[in-house]
Amino acid sequence: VDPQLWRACAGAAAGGRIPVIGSRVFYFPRGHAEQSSSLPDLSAFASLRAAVLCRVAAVRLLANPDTDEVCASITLDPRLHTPVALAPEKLLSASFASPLEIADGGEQFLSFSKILTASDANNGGGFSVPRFCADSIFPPLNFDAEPPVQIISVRDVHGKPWSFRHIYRGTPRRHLLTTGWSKFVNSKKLVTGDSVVFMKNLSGQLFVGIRRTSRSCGPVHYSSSYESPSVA
Amino acid sequence: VDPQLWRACAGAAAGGRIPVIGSRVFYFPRGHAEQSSSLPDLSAFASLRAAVLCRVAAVRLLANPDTDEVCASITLDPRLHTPVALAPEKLLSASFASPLEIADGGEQFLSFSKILTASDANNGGGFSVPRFCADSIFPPLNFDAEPPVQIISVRDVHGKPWSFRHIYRGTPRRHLLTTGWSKFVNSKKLVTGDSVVFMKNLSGQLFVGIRRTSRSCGPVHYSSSYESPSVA
DNA sequence: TTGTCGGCCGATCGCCGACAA
DNA sequence: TTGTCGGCGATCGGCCGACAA
Repeated sequence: VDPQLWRACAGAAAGGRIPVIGSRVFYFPRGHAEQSSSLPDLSAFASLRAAVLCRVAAVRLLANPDTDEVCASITLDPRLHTPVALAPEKLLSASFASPLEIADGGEQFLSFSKILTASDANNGGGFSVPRFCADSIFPPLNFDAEPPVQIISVRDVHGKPWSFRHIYRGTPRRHLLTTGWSKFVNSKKLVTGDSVVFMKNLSGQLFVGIRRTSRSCGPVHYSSSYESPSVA
Repeated sequence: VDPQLWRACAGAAAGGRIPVIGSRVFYFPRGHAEQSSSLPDLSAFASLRAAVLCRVAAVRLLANPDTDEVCASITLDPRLHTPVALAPEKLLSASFASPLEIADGGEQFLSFSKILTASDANNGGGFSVPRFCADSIFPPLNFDAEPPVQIISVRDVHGKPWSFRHIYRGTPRRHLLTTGWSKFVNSKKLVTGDSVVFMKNLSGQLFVGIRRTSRSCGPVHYSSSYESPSVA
């Protein structure tokens, strides 16, 4: 995934930071077990200390293909004083949920995020593009045309392309995304209160990311008994 | 999940059988590692034999809430000669994909499965009910009415209720499921070639299950690089 | 007996300017 | 500047019998 888009989705303003490879961090087995929904069986490691000083061996930025939820896989090596050669069976792997921020050099880029209003998320409508976003992120419209309109091509965190019809119309005039927008909303299952992030890199390529409101997006659970019957 | 419906979904005619609790089976660590997509790290168990004789400690029938894929979680205890008290950290857990068949006593029930035709899976239409299914599984219609029609209530493997309009019409007459059917097809993401299973237990309660064609339904994968861009 | 098709009708989608906050 | 609304036209979903395999 694109690191910049990943950061924009994770929330650039958030306090947490992704550790740099080679840095030293503490791993808390008990905390990991408590947060993990697929309860790792740590009983065999009962002798473990509460905190284990580890070296960050690898960092992978990931995105869930269904929910676009971003997370980071951070591989920890508990053998602080050994050389760099890593034996996989000695590594512990942990996943942390967003928001987190990657600490890399970072090329310059522009991003703009907006919390979806009812009209934005509503199936009947398009997306009201705030003036700043249209002016600074999207390619300029030809205002000689009537109405000014263009097709915007973007890619999401998986590299999947999306296209939106960007039009400047109405009285008073305003920027709107129409054709293609509802398909995006439905596909991503966006609701009022979720955020959408538009990004432009130095090459002018456009990207789109999403950030969801608190809805849980945990791993798949298997049902072993009858569950709350919702009427079909 | 209902054991009978689970069996019907897994394929009652398949050769495999779910072992009974207490029976003894061989566990093949290498085969497990090969089939598992989330590669278990067995390097710490390098000293294990190729096959380990185990006692079946527990069997759980499960169904994926997203895909309705059925599988069985079989807990194995490698300590054949110890008493029944089980220490969790000594157990190995394995999942097997369908088709499998549960070997329980089994109350009598009737089931009927049909491979979906293009017309069945097509959004535009309903479901052509084969004569045998309508006669032997569904409640009898009132053939004095014109047309004979009723609402069928069923539950899926999760216990979730669905309802279908069952009508006997057309020239020549045939049984069809109309209202409610396409919602079921879309929700379950059924396609031509998938199978649907209708079941009736002795109480007359109806159940519905599905069995998918070869499409992979493995666990969720996280994308770490740009993937095949399909046009939005 | 049942799979597919075209017809047809109603519901929904989605684009629009009008307003007002 | 931008969120929401009512309008409306086009598209699609979905029920139907006809027909043939």
